[in-house]
Amino acid sequence: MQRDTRQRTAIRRVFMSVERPLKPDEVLEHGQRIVPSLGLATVYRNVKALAGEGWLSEVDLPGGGLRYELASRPHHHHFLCRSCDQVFDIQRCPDGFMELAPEGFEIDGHELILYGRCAACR
Amino acid sequence: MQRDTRQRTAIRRVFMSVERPLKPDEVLEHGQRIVPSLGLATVYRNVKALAGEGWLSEVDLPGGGLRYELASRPHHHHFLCRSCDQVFDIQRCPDGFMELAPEGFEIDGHELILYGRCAACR
DNA sequence: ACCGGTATGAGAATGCGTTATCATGCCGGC
DNA sequence: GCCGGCATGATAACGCATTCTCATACCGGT
Repeated sequence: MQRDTRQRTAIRRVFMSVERPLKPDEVLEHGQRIVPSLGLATVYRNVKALAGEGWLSEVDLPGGGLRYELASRPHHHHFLCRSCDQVFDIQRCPDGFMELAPEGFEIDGHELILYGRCAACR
Repeated sequence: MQRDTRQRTAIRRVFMSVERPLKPDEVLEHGQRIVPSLGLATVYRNVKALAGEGWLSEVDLPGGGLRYELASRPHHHHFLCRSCDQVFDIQRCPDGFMELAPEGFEIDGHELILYGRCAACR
């Protein structure tokens, strides 16, 4: 069964305070401000467990490496800053993707990624 | 200077005959039907060179690993089959992405990926 | 507060895509 | 057809993200 450790609590707190998808090393960095001894293996273990129980969802974007975000967020897409490699949320979603599929293809999901430079990097 | 080897010619032929982005191992597989002795290192070298001289363009999609396609193709997007992991082109592109960006963000590109099952896998 | 057992953390180990090595092959100018 | 030199190919090596190992820490039921 799941224990309520300082580390797991810290990791949850990180995701609740940061409103964008995070890579494990970003989670580590933020989490160590709460629990300095936090280790990378623990981040991987908990992030995976939290995703397994549906509290986090995986975000798979170009560039390699899964990111994670709160599963409770409504449907949205992402902006990837080419400069700092951070990902930000985009609220609106231009719908109507189903009609774009080639003949005979079955669509069950979509991902829209905008590239550029975030406000801080400009 | 670039030499015109059987291998390089075969790799070019592969991309001209297949109308979708290919990963290096897919290029190898198709290329070996033309030049059986073709090696993976040669595929990597040539694909990288062809991209460098603008003949191929890199396609970076979720799931890791760069794919390559003819650079001459007009603007389009991609469909990723969850079953066979192959990528197919989508011709139409619903425009108007610029307005989706958060305040102060600068957009210089976008990628739209549809997920599902291709006609062959259904 | 005690204790059994799960979670943690540091580093080793793994997996996978990509690149480097280097002896050999073959392109292409002569 | 000859030869110099770049390209090739089999394999080792690499980089990186992720997972494993195992001694230790600490959660939580008692």
